[in-house]
Amino acid sequence: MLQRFLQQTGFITAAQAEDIAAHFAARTLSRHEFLLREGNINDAYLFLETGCMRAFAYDTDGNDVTTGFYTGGQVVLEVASFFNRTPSQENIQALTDCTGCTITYAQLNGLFHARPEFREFGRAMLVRGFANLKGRMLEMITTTAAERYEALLKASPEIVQHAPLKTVASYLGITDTSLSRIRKESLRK
Amino acid sequence: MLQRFLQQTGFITAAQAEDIAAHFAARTLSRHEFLLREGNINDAYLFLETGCMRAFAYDTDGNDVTTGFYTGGQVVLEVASFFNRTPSQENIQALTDCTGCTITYAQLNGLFHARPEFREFGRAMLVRGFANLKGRMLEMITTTAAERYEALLKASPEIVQHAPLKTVASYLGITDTSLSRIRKESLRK
DNA sequence: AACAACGCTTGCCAAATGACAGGAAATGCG
DNA sequence: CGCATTTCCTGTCATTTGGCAAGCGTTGTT
Repeated sequence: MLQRFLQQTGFITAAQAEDIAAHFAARTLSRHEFLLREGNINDAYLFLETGCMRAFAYDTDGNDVTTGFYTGGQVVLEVASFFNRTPSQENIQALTDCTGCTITYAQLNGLFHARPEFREFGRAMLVRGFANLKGRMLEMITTTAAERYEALLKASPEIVQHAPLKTVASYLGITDTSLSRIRKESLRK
Repeated sequence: MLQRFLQQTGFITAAQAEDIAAHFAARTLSRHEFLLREGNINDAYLFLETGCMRAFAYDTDGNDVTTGFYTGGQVVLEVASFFNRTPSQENIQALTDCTGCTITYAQLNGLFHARPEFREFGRAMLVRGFANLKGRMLEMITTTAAERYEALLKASPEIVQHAPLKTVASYLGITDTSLSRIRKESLRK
């Protein structure tokens, strides 16, 4: 699964993918387990195979705010902490039992150095993440909370299924009360 | 100014910066002039020296939505279009007369290839942009419109000064009516 | 089994925001 | 200069959302 993922951008051949994938180590997480805790440096680049996870931060009042959800086939990491080697302001936690494989910063950087095609891949992933975030921002500005909920439900039903309502609500930028009402309304149809 | 910018991450020495800067070409834009139009491929990596600019997209109802503001000392480009060589969904336009210097995708890529330290710099810029966008998203979720306005006013007063109120409002995720009222309230203090 | 913690819903009311429309001031252009 | 356009403010009213609190079922723990 990781090898197919590496090949998707077209920068990496099947043989190269196999070679690169060999540097990853299998990793499992139990439900509620943290991959990264606030204040630590994110040293694990995780390719998630099964299960789902979330990233969250605390606002100034101490409420936790979900900043991202992840499902199988995605890369899970806090970009700034990982690449700048700085303490993370975010936490990353498993919403369900998870499986995947990881590689450390040092190993990844070694591969980037040795293999230009993998470096290209890494850049493409960064650019993709950037574009996704921009899309989410535009969605946040231009659509209603109900529309955002419907979109999330359509794009990642497993998230809505496994994450507590409160968690989903903070991701959508609303309170759990509002999401509960939105859900009720969408049932009426 | 560009040279100082290149040195700020610590990856690039003064001599290297001078060398790299020599590949950029001076560029000016008149007020209202477009650097990039929707549907075109963003081929110009612009380092903005003076003036301010904005990026915007259209929502499904045809309203324009400001997705970003830029001021002197910042790099201006649409990341996904530039790096993926795909048509942009965004427009980038000068809010005031601007000066800066540009480099094309081909040239930039050539430099990335030839100079590992500049490649590192490029990655650091991407990571920084990513982190900024994440911060803005968190701000959008956790703060009120009035607080976001105050923050923008503090961080980039020249933007608020030069951009029409409607443009600033869409950036903040509210209507021009609301921003007008927020402004009125903040004057009362 | 008993209890606490969590997760979700709901009612009530207040605050924030949007939609729409009108009008004044500033700006741009022929 | 004079006209059209843009920009901004404001009033009214509807809608959305939040804050708060109560209730209740589920889950987890001892």
